[in-house]
Amino acid sequence: MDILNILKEGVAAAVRELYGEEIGSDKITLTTTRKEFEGDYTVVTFAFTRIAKKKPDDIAQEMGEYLVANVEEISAFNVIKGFLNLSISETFWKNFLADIADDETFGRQPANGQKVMVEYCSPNTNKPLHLGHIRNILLGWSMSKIYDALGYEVVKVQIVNDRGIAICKSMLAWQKFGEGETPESTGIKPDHFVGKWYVGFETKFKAEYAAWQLSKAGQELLAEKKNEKQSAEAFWKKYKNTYFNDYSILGNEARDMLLKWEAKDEGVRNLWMMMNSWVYKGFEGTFEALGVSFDKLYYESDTYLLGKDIIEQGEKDGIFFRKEDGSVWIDLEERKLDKKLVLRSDGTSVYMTQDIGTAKMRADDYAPDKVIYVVGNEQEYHFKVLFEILKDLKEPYADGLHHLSYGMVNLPDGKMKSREGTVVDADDLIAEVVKEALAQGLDRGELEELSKEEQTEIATFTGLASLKFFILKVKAEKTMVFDPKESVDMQGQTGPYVQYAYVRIKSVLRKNETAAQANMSDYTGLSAVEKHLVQQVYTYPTILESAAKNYDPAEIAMYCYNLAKSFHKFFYDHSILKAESEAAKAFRLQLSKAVANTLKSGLDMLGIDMPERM
RNA sequence: GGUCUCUUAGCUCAGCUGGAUAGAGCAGCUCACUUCUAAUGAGCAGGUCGCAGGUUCGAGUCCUGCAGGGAUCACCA
Repeated sequence: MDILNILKEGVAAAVRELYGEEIGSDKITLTTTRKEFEGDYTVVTFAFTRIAKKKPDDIAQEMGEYLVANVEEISAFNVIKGFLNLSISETFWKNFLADIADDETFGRQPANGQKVMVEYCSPNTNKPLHLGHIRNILLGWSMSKIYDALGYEVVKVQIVNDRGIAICKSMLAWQKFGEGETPESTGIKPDHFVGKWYVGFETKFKAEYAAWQLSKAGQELLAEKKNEKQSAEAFWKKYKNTYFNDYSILGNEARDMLLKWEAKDEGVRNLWMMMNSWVYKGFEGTFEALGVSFDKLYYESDTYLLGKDIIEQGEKDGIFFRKEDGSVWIDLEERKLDKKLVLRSDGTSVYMTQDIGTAKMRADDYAPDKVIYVVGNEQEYHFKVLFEILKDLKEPYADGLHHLSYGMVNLPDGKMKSREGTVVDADDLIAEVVKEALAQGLDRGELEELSKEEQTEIATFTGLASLKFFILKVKAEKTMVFDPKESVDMQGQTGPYVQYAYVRIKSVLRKNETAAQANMSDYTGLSAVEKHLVQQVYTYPTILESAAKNYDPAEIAMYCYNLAKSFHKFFYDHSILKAESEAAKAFRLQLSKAVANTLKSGLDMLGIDMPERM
């Protein structure tokens, strides 16, 4: 049984025996003991003063005596200012260590028959992935790993936004100005190639718009529509969309292309398929570099018309209402979510319609018990509404839906803006961290005897570790600041710091020549660092569960960092191979193995690989 | 304006169901490599936890109000 439960039961029994009252375990406050005090776990006794009608110190004293006498795992106690600090017996820790030291699956749970679907990444196909996608991808991948470790069957999906005006812009610009060049002919990574033409469209459009502003029609419109407080510049900025829709020649051509696409015009469809295939090829490269994959891709071009039948049925059931103009709405004002459109007056779908349809489609395809949507927090309102609608529709899967909402990634000097060219490109960033890792690795001299390939492999491990850890250590919901300089750091609270602990252990194990282990149970008098280290390893399964429950990989990242930190301290303070006794050596070797397994597993939950040396 | 969210050291972040003197890393200043990998360890310095009330034996944590930042409130996706 779990030590925390043993302790809680012991405390409950103590209260029953000493004060004659039954208490629930929720009334017991149990924490790990602060490191400046003696002990492993601490019971806060203030809560019992009413029951016992005694002072906290006296309660703690009585309770400590009772617990040492009656609970086998508790070896000693001390009382400080009403806090009862309990020491767990060395035997308990050593037994635990003996059980798990060689178990590489420690922390994982057997299959539980439940299925969870994780939707993440979900890019647009008109330009390459950027830093924001990286945060999304890392979170999604990590959640998949965590749920997999807890025994769930995991289905990783993404919805590819492969249609719409944006991709038409890239298509049009390439068609008009591309002169037949291709990713192959230019040597540009294919998704970047398509992105280049998207930017190309915007540039041409901007020029057209600027010229139009100076034209007679433009000046007349300005004089007519601009209000007095507004500057001309501000007016034109705001007017851009209207111009695009009502006046722009390029805009008209792009919209025309979209209409042709919807009418399944063969020429447009072929062009569309070609450009999208380029983008997918490019994305594939980025996914591979990040070490992530998907089980199933849903394409918006297949799903964008879904959901209408559900809306119609819902209207009959009185969940939605129709306005005079024919548009269909849901009223969520009582739930503080306002009224929301679900079908346009011309009978076509909106985003919400499509998401309702897609949710049902995926439920039909996979019947997941749980669905995690990894999507930025700017869509919180959308998902709240979506989930409410699905509940109202009494969809059986509606209760298992969760929006893993994450905050924006900002740069030290502000937001990323594509217009200002401050968007951090995913591929550039990955290349940069690996390059930096290689430079730092070579600088240390540890890799000199290795081949070029091995050096690159290690630099890939450490560089990506640095980047991934930097992003995942921040709680998902928080807006974070991404400093490119810090993201390649390899000292302190970083991925490589954790990897380094593992590498040190591996190095020791390589040098250990004695195959047969002395009996570590003969080792007594564990140091505080040693005990703390076992205790931390012991917590790992709990951390995994908590991270899953809270949808928060950062808990695992911080855990790994703290475990590595304790190990580094232990490593500095104690000699493993030249320990005082064979028993001590055996214990420390087992402890090191347990730490190595746990760190490897923990980083694996974050999608970070472990090098054997670095 | 409505709704949601955030505000902790110079910077980036932890702080679980309320518990002991609020913790890490980076940056700054010291110190420790003839030792199992110094991508490490030890130390110094750095805080009125945005502000004001309230609940409690006890509040960074819960409640209310205020200030400041962000998001969202499209017949866009």
